[in-house]
Amino acid sequence: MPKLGMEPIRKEALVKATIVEIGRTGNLDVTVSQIARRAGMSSALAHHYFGSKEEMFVSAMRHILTLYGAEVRGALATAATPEQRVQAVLQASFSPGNFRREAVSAWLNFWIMAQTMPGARRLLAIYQRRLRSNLLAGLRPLVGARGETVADGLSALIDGLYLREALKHGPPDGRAAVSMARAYLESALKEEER
Amino acid sequence: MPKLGMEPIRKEALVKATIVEIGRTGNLDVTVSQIARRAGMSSALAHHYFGSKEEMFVSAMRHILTLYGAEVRGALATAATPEQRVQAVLQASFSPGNFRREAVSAWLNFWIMAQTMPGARRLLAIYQRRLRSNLLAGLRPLVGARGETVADGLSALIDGLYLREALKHGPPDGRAAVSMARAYLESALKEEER
DNA sequence: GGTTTTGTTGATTGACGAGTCAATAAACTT
DNA sequence: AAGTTTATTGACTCGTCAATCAACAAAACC
Repeated sequence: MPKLGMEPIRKEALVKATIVEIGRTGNLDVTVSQIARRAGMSSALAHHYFGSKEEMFVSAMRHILTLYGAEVRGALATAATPEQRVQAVLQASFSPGNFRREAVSAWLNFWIMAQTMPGARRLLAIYQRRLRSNLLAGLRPLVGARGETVADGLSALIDGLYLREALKHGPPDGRAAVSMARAYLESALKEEER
Repeated sequence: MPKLGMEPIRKEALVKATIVEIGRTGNLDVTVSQIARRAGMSSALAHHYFGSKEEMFVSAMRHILTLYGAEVRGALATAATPEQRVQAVLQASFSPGNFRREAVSAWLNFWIMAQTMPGARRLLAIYQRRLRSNLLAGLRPLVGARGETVADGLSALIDGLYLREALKHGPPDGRAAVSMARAYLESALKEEER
């Protein structure tokens, strides 16, 4: 009894299943059959909706980035001052959801994919541009033209802190990462006043 | 005509071949046969010297870390002041060799491995401790007890800057990474004088 | 009512791969 | 010279997997 309009439903299920499976194994050694089984369908159907496994991976990462983007926008919505804008980006970046096993594995493997898969590389560039511009919107009122440099440094620090917290033994501490990044920011701000 | 004492020679060849192959594919989808062929021997021999492919991967990463460690020590040898010690670590971390494709792939996949492979996780912990203590040795004379925090931040910034430069489109710019990290350091130092 | 579109899968293809093993051969030991 | 250790590989086992295809079913279209 084939119901029509299944495509978006199936695709979403596959994307979520892909993320779960990558989180389970920690790497991209995930078979289409595993993904399809977890999504409740045959592997042939998975191949029907996504042309290849690679497309599943890229779509999975796009989904992660969509969630992250929504989180950032949500946090930005309540930000009134430039400082609060930057703070909002930091909090969204180090939210508990981003430290779930699935999210961590997705990010680490995303970097691997970005080396060789054009689709993943494009996605990464988009993420980096958005992060930079979100930071810049808050930073420019605070440090003017130096905002560019500070945004680059803060971007890198965010990635580095994330990596460390994610790979640390024991539960990651997003709050510690936020305050570390804030310390960087405040140093940069004081720098402003000569 | 089996010459004796081949073990270290074969192992070294396999380790180097592993690194090259990981750099070539960008990921861990590398077969033992590919590695063995590049190292000029049969896959059976590779299995003979390393029990499993996983051990080859971990040994390959150990080799990368050994090279990096030597580079750091070499740079530290000529450092006379605390500032120079920190600067030495930065320069070694962002040296051109660390941005070769093989090194980049090795690092990215190392992080993947660290999630699930105990051997890799141990290695990563060793690297992080060494980096921290090398930084701390230079930082403590400069900022005293605050050195711990600065070292943690600088460590994360180093990883983050490395990641960005490595995944950037176009040739990585180690010098830019060094000066970005230096800026962080100098901000932190000025912080000291209230 | 027949045709097209959409959903779905079992079966198959055509490969590849990690790890084992038996066998060969040279060197070293006693 | 007989026995042991080290080096080496071809062949094999047992398993996997991405992608395709033919075929079936139901809804929509005309």
